[in-house]
Amino acid sequence: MDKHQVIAILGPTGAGKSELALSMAQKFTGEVVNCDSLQIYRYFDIGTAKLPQEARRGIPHHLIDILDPDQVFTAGEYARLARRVLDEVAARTSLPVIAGGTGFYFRALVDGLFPGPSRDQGLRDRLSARERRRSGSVHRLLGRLDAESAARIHPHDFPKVVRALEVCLLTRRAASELYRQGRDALRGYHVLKIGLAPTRDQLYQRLDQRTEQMFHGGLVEEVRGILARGFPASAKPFESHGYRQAIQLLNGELNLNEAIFYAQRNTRRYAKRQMTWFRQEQQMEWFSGFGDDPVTQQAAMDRASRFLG
RNA sequence: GGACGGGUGGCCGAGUGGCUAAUGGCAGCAGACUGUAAAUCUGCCGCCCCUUGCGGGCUACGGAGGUUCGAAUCCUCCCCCGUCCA
Repeated sequence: MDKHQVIAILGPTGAGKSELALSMAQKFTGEVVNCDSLQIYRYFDIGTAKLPQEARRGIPHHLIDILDPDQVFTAGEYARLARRVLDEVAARTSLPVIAGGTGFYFRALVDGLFPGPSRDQGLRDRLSARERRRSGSVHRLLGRLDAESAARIHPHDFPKVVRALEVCLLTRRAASELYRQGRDALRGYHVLKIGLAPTRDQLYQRLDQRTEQMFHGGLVEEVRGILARGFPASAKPFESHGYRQAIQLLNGELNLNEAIFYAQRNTRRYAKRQMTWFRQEQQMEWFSGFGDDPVTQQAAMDRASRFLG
Protein backbone atom coordinates (compact mmCIF):
# COMPACT_ATOMS: atom_id res chain seq x y z
CA MET A 1 0.00 0.00 0.00
CA ASP A 2 1.44 3.32 -0.86
CA LYS A 3 1.63 5.99 1.70
CA HIS A 4 1.63 9.71 1.51
CA GLN A 5 4.66 11.63 2.58
CA VAL A 6 4.88 14.29 5.23
CA ILE A 7 7.77 16.41 6.34
CA ALA A 8 7.88 17.78 9.84
CA ILE A 9 10.13 20.62 10.92
CA LEU A 10 10.62 20.46 14.66
CA GLY A 11 12.81 22.05 17.27
CA PRO A 12 12.93 24.78 19.88
CA THR A 13 11.32 28.14 19.48
CA GLY A 14 13.36 30.59 17.47
CA ALA A 15 15.25 27.87 15.60
CA GLY A 16 13.83 28.98 12.27
CA LYS A 17 11.22 26.29 11.75
CA SER A 18 8.73 28.52 9.99
CA GLU A 19 11.31 29.75 7.51
CA LEU A 20 12.58 26.30 6.70
CA ALA A 21 9.07 24.94 6.37
CA LEU A 22 8.19 27.74 4.03
CA SER A 23 11.20 27.04 1.83
CA MET A 24 10.39 23.35 1.84
CA ALA A 25 6.82 23.95 0.87
CA GLN A 26 7.89 26.28 -1.85
CA LYS A 27 10.46 23.96 -3.29
CA PHE A 28 8.41 20.80 -3.13
CA THR A 29 5.00 22.32 -3.81
CA GLY A 30 3.72 21.81 -0.37
CA GLU A 31 1.55 23.48 2.22
CA VAL A 32 2.48 24.36 5.76
CA VAL A 33 0.61 22.78 8.64
CA ASN A 34 1.09 24.57 11.91
CA CYS A 35 1.94 22.56 15.01
CA ASP A 36 2.20 25.34 17.51
CA SER A 37 -0.32 25.52 20.30
CA LEU A 38 -0.44 29.31 20.32
CA GLN A 39 -0.33 30.24 16.67
CA ILE A 40 -3.60 28.37 16.53
CA TYR A 41 -5.13 31.45 18.10
CA ARG A 42 -6.28 34.52 16.29
CA TYR A 43 -4.82 37.89 17.32
CA PHE A 44 -1.80 36.31 18.98
CA ASP A 45 0.66 37.38 16.35
CA ILE A 46 3.64 39.32 17.62
CA GLY A 47 4.27 37.25 20.71
CA THR A 48 4.03 33.98 18.83
CA ALA A 49 6.33 35.14 16.04
CA LYS A 50 3.62 34.22 13.62
CA LEU A 51 4.70 34.54 10.00
CA PRO A 52 2.73 37.49 8.60
CA GLN A 53 0.49 36.80 5.66
CA GLU A 54 2.73 38.85 3.37
CA ALA A 55 5.73 36.74 4.27
CA ARG A 56 4.11 33.46 3.34
CA ARG A 57 4.88 33.78 -0.34
CA GLY A 58 1.50 32.52 -1.35
CA ILE A 59 2.05 29.17 0.35
CA PRO A 60 -1.11 27.99 2.11
CA HIS A 61 -0.79 27.77 5.89
CA HIS A 62 -3.15 25.60 7.90
CA LEU A 63 -4.24 25.53 11.52
CA ILE A 64 -3.21 29.10 12.15
CA ASP A 65 -5.75 31.63 13.41
CA ILE A 66 -8.53 29.11 13.73
CA LEU A 67 -9.54 29.75 17.32
CA ASP A 68 -10.66 32.66 19.41
CA PRO A 69 -8.48 33.25 22.47
CA ASP A 70 -11.12 32.06 24.89
CA GLN A 71 -11.76 28.76 23.16
CA VAL A 72 -10.61 25.62 24.88
CA PHE A 73 -8.41 23.47 22.74
CA THR A 74 -6.64 20.21 23.38
CA ALA A 75 -4.04 17.89 21.91
CA GLY A 76 -6.77 15.47 20.94
CA GLU A 77 -8.59 18.21 19.13
CA TYR A 78 -5.41 19.18 17.38
CA ALA A 79 -4.70 15.64 16.25
CA ARG A 80 -8.15 15.33 14.73
CA LEU A 81 -7.92 18.61 12.88
CA ALA A 82 -4.37 18.07 11.73
CA ARG A 83 -5.14 14.65 10.36
CA ARG A 84 -8.00 16.03 8.40
CA VAL A 85 -5.75 18.74 7.00
CA LEU A 86 -3.11 16.18 6.11
CA ASP A 87 -5.66 14.19 4.18
CA GLU A 88 -6.91 17.26 2.36
CA VAL A 89 -3.46 18.44 1.41
CA ALA A 90 -2.37 15.01 0.30
CA ALA A 91 -5.56 14.61 -1.68
CA ARG A 92 -4.59 17.53 -3.85
CA THR A 93 -1.16 15.89 -4.25
CA SER A 94 0.51 18.54 -2.28
CA LEU A 95 3.16 17.91 0.35
CA PRO A 96 2.18 18.65 3.93
CA VAL A 97 5.00 20.34 5.80
CA ILE A 98 4.34 20.35 9.51
CA ALA A 99 6.07 23.09 11.42
CA GLY A 100 5.93 23.78 15.08
CA GLY A 101 7.41 23.36 18.49
CA THR A 102 4.56 21.87 20.44
CA GLY A 103 5.92 18.39 20.89
CA PHE A 104 2.85 17.14 22.62
CA TYR A 105 0.60 18.12 19.75
CA PHE A 106 2.98 16.55 17.29
CA ARG A 107 3.02 13.34 19.22
CA ALA A 108 -0.74 13.34 19.47
CA LEU A 109 -0.87 13.75 15.72
CA VAL A 110 1.69 11.12 14.76
CA ASP A 111 1.69 8.61 17.61
CA GLY A 112 -1.85 9.32 18.72
CA LEU A 113 -3.40 9.48 22.15
CA PHE A 114 -4.82 6.56 24.07
CA PRO A 115 -8.50 6.00 23.52
CA GLY A 116 -9.85 7.91 26.48
CA PRO A 117 -12.52 10.38 27.42
CA SER A 118 -12.36 14.08 26.73
CA ARG A 119 -11.91 16.53 29.51
CA ASP A 120 -14.87 17.13 31.75
CA GLN A 121 -14.87 20.62 33.19
CA GLY A 122 -17.54 19.94 35.78
CA LEU A 123 -15.62 17.03 37.18
CA ARG A 124 -12.44 19.05 37.21
CA ASP A 125 -14.10 21.86 39.10
CA ARG A 126 -15.21 19.41 41.73
CA LEU A 127 -11.74 17.92 42.03
CA SER A 128 -10.21 21.36 42.34
CA ALA A 129 -12.62 22.25 45.10
CA ARG A 130 -11.75 19.03 46.86
CA GLU A 131 -8.06 19.78 46.58
CA ARG A 132 -8.57 23.25 47.99
CA ARG A 133 -10.31 21.82 50.99
CA ARG A 134 -7.68 19.22 51.68
CA SER A 135 -4.37 19.63 49.97
CA GLY A 136 -3.07 16.40 48.54
CA SER A 137 -6.42 14.68 48.72
CA VAL A 138 -6.80 14.39 44.98
CA HIS A 139 -3.53 12.58 44.61
CA ARG A 140 -4.47 10.26 47.43
CA LEU A 141 -7.73 9.50 45.70
CA LEU A 142 -5.83 8.67 42.56
CA GLY A 143 -3.67 6.36 44.62
CA ARG A 144 -6.74 4.38 45.58
CA LEU A 145 -8.15 4.15 42.08
CA ASP A 146 -4.94 3.79 40.13
CA ALA A 147 -1.83 3.23 42.21
CA GLU A 148 0.35 2.95 39.16
CA SER A 149 -0.55 6.39 37.85
CA ALA A 150 -0.30 7.86 41.32
CA ALA A 151 3.23 6.54 41.63
CA ARG A 152 4.17 7.93 38.26
CA ILE A 153 2.71 11.40 38.67
CA HIS A 154 4.17 13.71 41.25
CA PRO A 155 1.58 14.89 43.81
CA HIS A 156 2.46 18.48 43.03
CA ASP A 157 1.70 18.10 39.36
CA PHE A 158 -1.95 18.86 39.82
CA PRO A 159 -3.00 19.08 36.17
CA LYS A 160 -1.70 15.64 35.42
CA VAL A 161 -3.12 14.18 38.59
CA VAL A 162 -6.49 15.55 37.64
CA ARG A 163 -6.39 14.18 34.12
CA ALA A 164 -5.48 10.69 35.34
CA LEU A 165 -8.24 10.84 37.88
CA GLU A 166 -10.66 12.14 35.33
CA VAL A 167 -9.94 9.15 33.13
CA CYS A 168 -10.39 6.76 36.02
CA LEU A 169 -13.67 8.26 37.16
CA LEU A 170 -15.17 8.60 33.71
CA THR A 171 -14.24 5.13 32.51
CA ARG A 172 -14.34 3.34 35.85
CA ARG A 173 -11.00 1.85 34.94
CA ALA A 174 -7.42 2.67 35.81
CA ALA A 175 -5.83 5.18 33.48
CA SER A 176 -2.61 3.20 33.49
CA GLU A 177 -4.55 0.20 32.27
CA LEU A 178 -6.09 2.17 29.43
CA TYR A 179 -2.69 3.46 28.41
CA ARG A 180 -1.60 -0.07 27.79
CA GLN A 181 -4.22 -0.42 25.11
CA GLY A 182 -2.00 1.73 22.96
CA ARG A 183 -2.41 4.86 20.94
CA ASP A 184 -4.27 5.55 17.76
CA ALA A 185 -1.25 6.30 15.63
CA LEU A 186 -1.41 8.13 12.34
CA ARG A 187 -1.83 5.75 9.41
CA GLY A 188 -1.07 6.08 5.77
CA TYR A 189 1.83 8.48 6.03
CA HIS A 190 5.60 8.37 6.00
CA VAL A 191 6.89 11.14 8.18
CA LEU A 192 10.33 12.64 7.84
CA LYS A 193 11.16 14.35 11.13
CA ILE A 194 13.68 17.09 10.74
CA GLY A 195 14.99 18.55 13.97
CA LEU A 196 16.63 21.93 14.09
CA ALA A 197 19.38 22.19 16.68
CA PRO A 198 21.20 25.50 16.78
CA THR A 199 23.83 25.85 19.47
CA ARG A 200 22.31 26.84 22.73
CA ASP A 201 24.31 30.03 23.11
CA GLN A 202 23.24 31.31 19.73
CA LEU A 203 19.66 30.27 20.26
CA TYR A 204 19.41 31.98 23.62
CA GLN A 205 20.98 35.09 22.26
CA ARG A 206 18.50 35.18 19.43
CA LEU A 207 15.59 34.50 21.74
CA ASP A 208 16.60 37.27 24.12
CA GLN A 209 16.81 39.67 21.25
CA ARG A 210 13.58 38.57 19.70
CA THR A 211 11.74 38.85 22.99
CA GLU A 212 12.95 42.36 23.57
CA GLN A 213 11.95 43.31 20.06
CA MET A 214 8.48 41.95 20.67
CA PHE A 215 8.02 44.33 23.55
CA HIS A 216 9.36 47.24 21.56
CA GLY A 217 7.42 46.16 18.53
CA GLY A 218 3.88 46.25 19.79
CA LEU A 219 3.35 43.19 21.93
CA VAL A 220 1.74 45.18 24.71
CA GLU A 221 -0.49 47.01 22.27
CA GLU A 222 -1.45 43.69 20.75
CA VAL A 223 -2.49 42.43 24.17
CA ARG A 224 -4.43 45.59 24.86
CA GLY A 225 -6.21 45.10 21.57
CA ILE A 226 -7.14 41.53 22.37
CA LEU A 227 -8.53 42.60 25.71
CA ALA A 228 -10.42 45.40 23.98
CA ARG A 229 -12.12 42.80 21.83
CA GLY A 230 -13.62 41.48 25.00
CA PHE A 231 -11.42 38.48 25.69
CA PRO A 232 -10.56 38.08 29.36
CA ALA A 233 -7.03 38.32 30.70
CA SER A 234 -7.65 34.89 32.15
CA ALA A 235 -7.82 33.32 28.70
CA LYS A 236 -5.46 30.39 28.36
CA PRO A 237 -3.13 31.78 25.72
CA PHE A 238 -2.34 34.70 27.99
CA GLU A 239 -0.60 32.26 30.30
CA SER A 240 2.26 31.89 27.86
CA HIS A 241 5.62 33.56 28.18
CA GLY A 242 5.63 37.05 26.77
CA TYR A 243 1.89 37.45 26.96
CA ARG A 244 1.79 36.76 30.65
CA GLN A 245 4.37 39.45 31.27
CA ALA A 246 2.59 41.87 28.96
CA ILE A 247 -0.56 41.39 31.02
CA GLN A 248 1.37 41.95 34.23
CA LEU A 249 2.86 45.06 32.73
CA LEU A 250 -0.58 46.38 31.92
CA ASN A 251 -1.69 45.59 35.45
CA GLY A 252 1.22 47.54 36.83
CA GLU A 253 2.69 44.44 38.43
CA LEU A 254 5.89 44.73 36.41
CA ASN A 255 7.76 47.53 34.75
CA LEU A 256 8.97 47.19 31.19
CA ASN A 257 12.42 45.95 32.07
CA GLU A 258 11.09 43.37 34.44
CA ALA A 259 8.54 42.21 31.92
CA ILE A 260 11.22 41.75 29.31
CA PHE A 261 13.51 40.02 31.76
CA TYR A 262 10.91 37.47 32.82
CA ALA A 263 9.66 36.93 29.31
CA GLN A 264 13.18 36.24 28.15
CA ARG A 265 13.85 33.91 31.00
CA ASN A 266 10.70 31.92 30.48
CA THR A 267 11.29 31.73 26.77
CA ARG A 268 14.74 30.30 27.36
CA ARG A 269 13.35 27.76 29.77
CA TYR A 270 10.71 26.82 27.27
CA ALA A 271 13.31 26.30 24.57
CA LYS A 272 15.20 24.06 26.94
CA ARG A 273 12.10 21.98 27.61
CA GLN A 274 11.44 21.65 23.92
CA MET A 275 14.95 20.36 23.36
CA THR A 276 14.42 17.83 26.11
CA TRP A 277 11.19 16.73 24.52
CA PHE A 278 12.43 16.43 20.97
CA ARG A 279 15.54 14.62 22.08
CA GLN A 280 13.23 11.80 23.10
CA GLU A 281 11.36 11.85 19.83
CA GLN A 282 12.00 8.75 17.74
CA GLN A 283 13.63 8.86 14.32
CA MET A 284 14.53 12.50 14.43
CA GLU A 285 17.05 13.65 11.88
CA TRP A 286 18.96 16.48 13.42
CA PHE A 287 20.49 19.44 11.69
CA SER A 288 22.69 21.85 13.54
CA GLY A 289 22.13 25.51 12.95
CA PHE A 290 19.12 27.68 12.30
CA GLY A 291 16.42 26.92 9.78
CA ASP A 292 16.99 30.23 8.07
CA ASP A 293 20.69 29.59 7.67
CA PRO A 294 21.45 28.78 4.00
CA VAL A 295 23.82 25.94 4.83
CA THR A 296 21.46 24.29 7.24
CA GLN A 297 18.61 24.82 4.86
CA GLN A 298 20.49 23.23 2.00
CA ALA A 299 21.37 20.20 4.07
CA ALA A 300 17.79 19.78 5.15
CA MET A 301 16.56 20.24 1.60
CA ASP A 302 18.91 17.56 0.36
CA ARG A 303 17.65 15.18 2.96
CA ALA A 304 14.09 15.98 2.05
CA SER A 305 14.80 15.39 -1.62
CA ARG A 306 16.07 11.92 -0.89
CA PHE A 307 13.05 11.25 1.26
CA LEU A 308 10.67 12.34 -1.44
CA GLY A 309 12.65 10.92 -4.33
C1' G B 1 41.82 62.44 59.77
C1' G B 2 36.93 61.03 62.25
C1' A B 3 31.74 58.47 62.51
C1' C B 4 28.85 54.83 60.88
C1' G B 5 27.34 50.80 57.34
C1' G B 6 29.21 46.78 54.62
C1' G B 7 32.58 42.77 52.44
C1' U B 8 29.05 35.30 52.26
C1' G B 9 29.56 30.01 47.24
C1' G B 10 29.20 32.37 39.17
C1' C B 11 25.71 36.76 40.62
C1' C B 12 22.03 38.84 44.15
C1' G B 13 21.10 38.02 49.07
C1' A B 14 19.80 35.38 54.23
C1' G B 15 22.31 33.72 58.27
C1' U B 16 25.01 36.47 63.80
C1' G B 17 28.78 30.52 68.48
C1' G B 18 27.30 24.19 67.27
C1' C B 19 21.45 21.05 64.18
C1' U B 20 25.58 25.32 58.27
C1' A B 21 28.64 23.17 52.41
C1' A B 22 25.85 27.28 54.65
C1' U B 23 17.65 29.51 53.75
C1' G B 24 16.07 31.84 49.28
C1' G B 25 16.25 33.99 44.34
C1' C B 26 18.95 34.37 39.63
C1' A B 27 22.08 32.03 36.22
C1' G B 28 23.48 26.84 34.83
C1' C B 29 22.67 21.40 33.99
C1' A B 30 19.51 17.07 33.57
C1' G B 31 14.72 15.00 33.36
C1' A B 32 9.17 13.91 33.27
C1' C B 33 5.06 14.65 30.22
C1' U B 34 -0.92 9.72 26.67
C1' G B 35 -7.01 15.80 25.67
C1' U B 36 -6.11 23.46 28.36
C1' A B 37 1.49 21.45 27.03
C1' A B 38 4.60 28.69 25.36
C1' A B 39 1.25 24.83 30.45
C1' U B 40 2.48 21.78 34.71
C1' C B 41 6.02 19.21 37.50
C1' U B 42 10.85 16.83 39.34
C1' G B 43 16.08 16.33 40.40
C1' C B 44 21.30 18.26 40.54
C1' C B 45 24.03 22.63 41.38
C1' G B 46 32.05 24.09 46.13
C1' C B 47 35.84 20.17 44.86
C1' C B 48 37.35 14.99 45.09
C1' C B 49 36.34 9.89 46.23
C1' C B 50 33.78 3.77 46.56
C1' U B 51 28.71 6.12 40.66
C1' U B 52 27.03 1.45 47.16
C1' G B 53 21.56 4.38 51.44
C1' C B 54 20.77 9.65 55.45
C1' G B 55 28.74 7.61 53.24
C1' G B 56 34.04 9.56 53.45
C1' G B 57 37.83 13.36 52.60
C1' C B 58 39.26 18.36 51.29
C1' U B 59 38.47 23.57 50.67
C1' A B 60 35.02 27.48 51.99
C1' C B 61 31.80 33.09 54.30
C1' G B 62 37.78 40.02 52.39
C1' G B 63 43.11 38.90 54.87
C1' A B 64 46.08 37.56 59.17
C1' G B 65 46.00 36.27 64.03
C1' G B 66 43.21 35.17 68.62
C1' U B 67 39.11 33.42 72.14
C1' U B 68 36.47 28.63 72.37
C1' C B 69 35.65 21.64 72.91
C1' G B 70 33.54 24.21 68.49
C1' A B 71 33.25 30.54 64.53
C1' A B 72 30.61 32.80 58.56
C1' U B 73 28.85 34.15 63.43
C1' C B 74 32.88 36.80 69.33
C1' C B 75 37.84 39.80 69.89
C1' U B 76 42.33 42.33 67.65
C1' C B 77 44.92 44.32 63.64
C1' C B 78 45.04 44.99 58.40
C1' C B 79 42.87 45.55 53.29
C1' C B 80 38.78 47.05 50.22
C1' C B 81 33.74 49.36 49.22
C1' G B 82 29.68 52.89 50.45
C1' U B 83 27.52 57.04 53.11
C1' C B 84 28.27 61.05 56.30
C1' C B 85 31.44 64.60 59.28
C1' A B 86 36.00 67.09 58.52
